[in-house]
Formats: sequence, C-alpha cells, structure tokens
Amino acid sequence: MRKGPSLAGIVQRLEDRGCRVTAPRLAVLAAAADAGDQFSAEDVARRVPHVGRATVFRTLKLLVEMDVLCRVLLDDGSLRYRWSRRGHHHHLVCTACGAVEDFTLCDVTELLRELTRAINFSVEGHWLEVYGRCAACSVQPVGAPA
Amino acid sequence: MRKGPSLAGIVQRLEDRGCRVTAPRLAVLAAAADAGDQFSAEDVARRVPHVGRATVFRTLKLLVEMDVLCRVLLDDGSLRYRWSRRGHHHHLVCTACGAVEDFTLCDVTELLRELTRAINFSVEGHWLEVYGRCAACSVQPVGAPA
DNA sequence: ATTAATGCAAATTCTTTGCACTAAA
DNA sequence: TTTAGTGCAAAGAATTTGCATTAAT
Repeated sequence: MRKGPSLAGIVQRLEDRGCRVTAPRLAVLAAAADAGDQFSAEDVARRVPHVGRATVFRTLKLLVEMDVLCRVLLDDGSLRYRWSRRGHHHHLVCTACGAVEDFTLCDVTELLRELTRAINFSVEGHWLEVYGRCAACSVQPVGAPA
Repeated sequence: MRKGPSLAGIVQRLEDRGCRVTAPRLAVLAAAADAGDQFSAEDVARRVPHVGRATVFRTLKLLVEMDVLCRVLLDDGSLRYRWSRRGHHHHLVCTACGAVEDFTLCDVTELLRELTRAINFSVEGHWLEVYGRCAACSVQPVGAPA
C-alpha cells in the first residue's frame, strides 16, 4: 500500500535530521502505510490507540516537513495525508470515489512566470489541487458513496 | 474597500435566489466590506457582535456559494474570505505582508487537458493558490509583521 | 399567516499545549 | 546522564447543530 520510500530510507532520513527513531514514530509510520491511499490524522490515530493523539499529530507534521507525507486538500475543504512522491507535485482528486492521483507535469511556476513578472510578484511556491472524475467514476453515473 | 458588485446588485442576487434580505445579512455584508482586503470569519463576527456567530458563518457560506465572496487559503493553512471578482480566478498571496492579488490568466484546466486526457481523468475544477512576494515586499528584506 | 432566518448555547471536529514522565543516544 | 520524545488531559480554534424564537414576505 505504501508508495513512498522504504522504511529503512525514512529511518535514515530521520537520523540524518537528528531525530530519534522511536517506537511511536515507527508505529505511526506503519499505521500510515496501512491506512490506504489517503488518510486523515484521525485514521492514523485510530490505528495506534496506544500512541498519544499529540504524538500522532506531531509525527505527521514531522513527516510532512520531511516530505515523506504530503497533504491533500479535498473538495469539501478537509485535509488528508498521503505518501509523498517526494518533490513538488500536484493531485488529481476524484470527487466521486475520493481516489487521488499524483502528477508532476505542467509546471505551474513556469506558466506563472510571465504573468508574475508583469506585476512584479516573485513566486515562492504554489498549491494546486485538481478535482474531477477518475477513469472509473467517469464511466458510471455515480461512483462510490464518498 | 469593497471590490465586489454593488450592494444593490448583491441584494438583487439574494432575491433572485429566493433568499430573504435580512438585517443580519446586510450587517455581515457591511462588516465584510469594512474588514479589509481579506478577512477571517472571526474578523467579521467581531464587527457584528449583535449578530449570532452561527449567522455569520451561515451568511459567509451563502455569500461564497453566491460567488460574492471567495475563500483564500493562506500559506499557513488558514482560511480567509475575500470579495470575489466573480468567476474563476486564482490568488497571488504575499507571504510577507499578506496582500492578496487576483489573477485570471493561465487557464489551468486548459493546461491540464492533455495530461488528464492521457490518464482519462475528467477535470471538474481546481484550486490554485500562489505564494510569494508582492512588488513591495520583494524590495525590502522583510515586509510587514504578518 | 407562513416559514425562512436567527440567536443562543452546546456540541463537534481538528489540532495544539503544558508538563511530568520515559526512553533513546 | 541528558534531553528529545511521549502521554495525558486540558485548552483552543474554528465551525456546526438543535431548537425555540423572531421577523421578512
């Protein structure tokens, strides 16, 4: 289920960062790996009842900073986590079944270059989420419940 | 301060929608008009202490649905409201001073067309926020406090 | 009159904090 | 040892909900 780097790789990055590799962190990592394509902090917390809620949030935040996970903004405004493909990318979010697909094409910064040069705005970053119907859901009238 | 359509225009649209033009709604509208370039629900609520919190949120939601206001996702993940320029557009958010600029160029859907056709994803919408430094803040080392 | 809209206060949801405690290094 | 990391429970924010009440048409 996990799509990111190997556990060993993440552990290595934690150490490089000067972070300790603790049991709760490994548990959160394992829970995230099992939580499916995209998951909420609550989804993770539910899978590790023996780990404190705060630790779950702290660990998720750390993993996002490390670019192990990324955050996805759903159609309804709620936030989810997802294994990051490392590096800048965007999401195609299916509004019918909730599936998320990554894409890296279409460098938006590049596209914005001319525009932002015109008004003298220096782009530091951007956030783009694309909503629609995935292949499966655009065939059937309505996809999964949500 | 307000950049959207005239109050009369909004009232008209409320009526067209079958919504009543009530005193609290007008108060929220006025508060939003005075709240500056972009504001939180709390900013509006503070300006209309005589209007119930729930009504503020209900009204803001209604105004977003009506495309009178739009929502801006700030760099830190917090949500703000802003007068909408009506129709699809995006924001350039200055990470130094917080100023928000609209832009309509660079139709992302168009750019995504080829990509999404390749993987058979039908785009229904997208959300794009661009972060960086506005003209004023890219000159000075650091802009306003926040 | 009707019934949409409101106000209030409680309930939710999601996340962070304070702090004594535990365990990696 | 030392101090990063943890757990708990409480505190917060940002909204939302239930429901009796009010007011716009």
